Amino acid sequence: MERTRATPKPAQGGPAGPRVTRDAVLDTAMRLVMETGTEGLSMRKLAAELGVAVTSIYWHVGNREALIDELVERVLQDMGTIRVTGRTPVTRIVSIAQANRRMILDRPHLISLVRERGLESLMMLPARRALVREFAAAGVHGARAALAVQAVQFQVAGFVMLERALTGHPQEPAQVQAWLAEVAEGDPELADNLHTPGAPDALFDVAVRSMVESLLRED
Amino acid sequence: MERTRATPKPAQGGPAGPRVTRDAVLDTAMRLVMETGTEGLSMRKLAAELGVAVTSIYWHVGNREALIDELVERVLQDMGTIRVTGRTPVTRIVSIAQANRRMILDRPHLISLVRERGLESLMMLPARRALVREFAAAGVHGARAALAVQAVQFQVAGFVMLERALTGHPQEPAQVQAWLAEVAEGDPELADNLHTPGAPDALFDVAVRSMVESLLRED
DNA sequence: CATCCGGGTGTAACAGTGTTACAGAGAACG
DNA sequence: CGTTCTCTGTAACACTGTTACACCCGGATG
Repeated sequence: MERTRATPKPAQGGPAGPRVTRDAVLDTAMRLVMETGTEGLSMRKLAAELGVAVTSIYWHVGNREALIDELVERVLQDMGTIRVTGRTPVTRIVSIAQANRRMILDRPHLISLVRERGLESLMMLPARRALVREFAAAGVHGARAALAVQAVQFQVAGFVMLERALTGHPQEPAQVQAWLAEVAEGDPELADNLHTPGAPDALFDVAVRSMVESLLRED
Repeated sequence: MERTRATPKPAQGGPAGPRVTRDAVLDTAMRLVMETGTEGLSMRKLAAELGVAVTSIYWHVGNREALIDELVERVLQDMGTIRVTGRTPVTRIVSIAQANRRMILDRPHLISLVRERGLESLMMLPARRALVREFAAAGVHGARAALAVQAVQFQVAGFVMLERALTGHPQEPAQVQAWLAEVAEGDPELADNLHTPGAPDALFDVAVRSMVESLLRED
């Protein structure tokens, strides 16, 4: 009756099990995404990989959007809870931000999925909870807490969005390369540090720490 | 001989001009993107809109990737230079960040194009130049300048990436809504300010200002 | 036993995508 | 005249998400 059932018969001794289960579909879909990105995930490839016709996929998961929603939720669950370390409010909050960033950077396919489905708020939720808790523990409530939480998360998002793009990965647009060369004439150290990767980790720490300190100071 | 010529004969009185020019293709492509987003731009729709067969489009612009690259460059040129206002280094730098953010938010189609082609470094270039200039004028050079420029731009990127997603637009995932409801029980003002839009402008100002001040302080 | 029902699968199609091999028109030029 | 070059059209390939429809087959029910 209802589509996208949860594969009711887990082959409990009975002779007639379904040829694929909903979980098998999700597992294979996840593997495809991790190997080839979101663009590499097509319903036909997925079906072929499972040795099954396309319609079976649709029967189990509904459609592509629902499939991707489910994948996002899975990734978010499997990554567990945010680890908060440190004793002072500042270090604890910074550790959340770092964990948030690392968690995303370590799962490039997650970004790919999230972007396609517009689920960024889901992706930021775990760290969001932790931040609310820590700021409350530090005595920050109400509108000021909202501002603080958002400020930190916007910073995390900026890093994960840009730190690979701006930190000179191999094939930058010609205009950018030209500008970097121009900068290098006046201030070679600046050009070098704009271009080379490796900095982001320290940069992130400095940026978030100074911001959190300033957010906690004004009371 | 070479493909993707620049439409050499602008119909200079001569009887036989091409039915479409490269510029006409780009103009129409831009209109389609602004109306329907990147996904609404297909080579066939574009050709139909111009009353021409698909192959003409390919002859003029090469392929879809090249077309989008060209569109990005066009948008970036038409938006002119960054306006820097204010007298103190802090206000001048904050004004650059604001202009950078506004410029992107005012052109949602730009983000769409950039994301599809991975040209974020091109999108951030104009503000990047301005920031380098201002920080230099404020006496910040070398590695510290690189850190400062990147910190500011990462913040801008975070805002433009998340401020619409996190600031409760209509259809948030159920999990997020549930969490907001839960927060509202303990701290309704917090939940309200996490959810409602309108805040971003002030938030952005506070966040960037405090960060820039801290970046300029340590010398 | 026969019948029906419904879970799960397959065939084949529709409409759409980017891209290209190829043929052709028509002007320009030798 | 013949060749060359620019530009366009036809038609196809391989791919995408999605669905209408028929089918098999096991379990429940008559």
